[in-house]
Amino acid sequence: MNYWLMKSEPEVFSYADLEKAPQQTTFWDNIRNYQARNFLRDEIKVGDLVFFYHSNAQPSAIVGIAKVVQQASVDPSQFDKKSDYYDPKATQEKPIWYGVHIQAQKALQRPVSLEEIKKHLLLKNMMLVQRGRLSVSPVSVKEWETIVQLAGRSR
DNA sequence: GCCAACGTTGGC
DNA sequence: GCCAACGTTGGC
Repeated sequence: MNYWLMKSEPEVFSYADLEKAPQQTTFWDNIRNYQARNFLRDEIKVGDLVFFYHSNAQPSAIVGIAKVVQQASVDPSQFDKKSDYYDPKATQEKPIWYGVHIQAQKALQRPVSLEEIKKHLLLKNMMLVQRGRLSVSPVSVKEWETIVQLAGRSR
């Protein structure tokens, strides 16, 4: 079982939106970055846990926990000429882009902000910080536990 | 295969 | 809204 962090702009799709979705589940799609795609397609398994991170937010922060409930499937928006995420290089025989299904588990007792993560000795080397623009990144066990503990404490 | 130009992400 | 960082594209 592995831990991950996934980013979403709350204006587009927030953790609250995930909680309100049918079965509290959504297809995590429209990822168009090869490194993120490789994680989604090859490494993320059912049962893995995910920090749900709000980017472009005030403040940007980890706000909740989700669980992977179905592993990689082909992202249909790559074939849809009307979609913003249409990719002319993708074919039904050779799809390029994938997504996974995630289900809301619980909101953190309080958000853990990027600012706090950058300041924390055990968190400042997170891939989230090092590779700022990657929308899916792995989280170590230590990082996971540290963030869960932080969220359980008032600051 | 190099690398300049261009596009996107996302913090601020 | 700006712009730095960095991934992608395409000419050569």
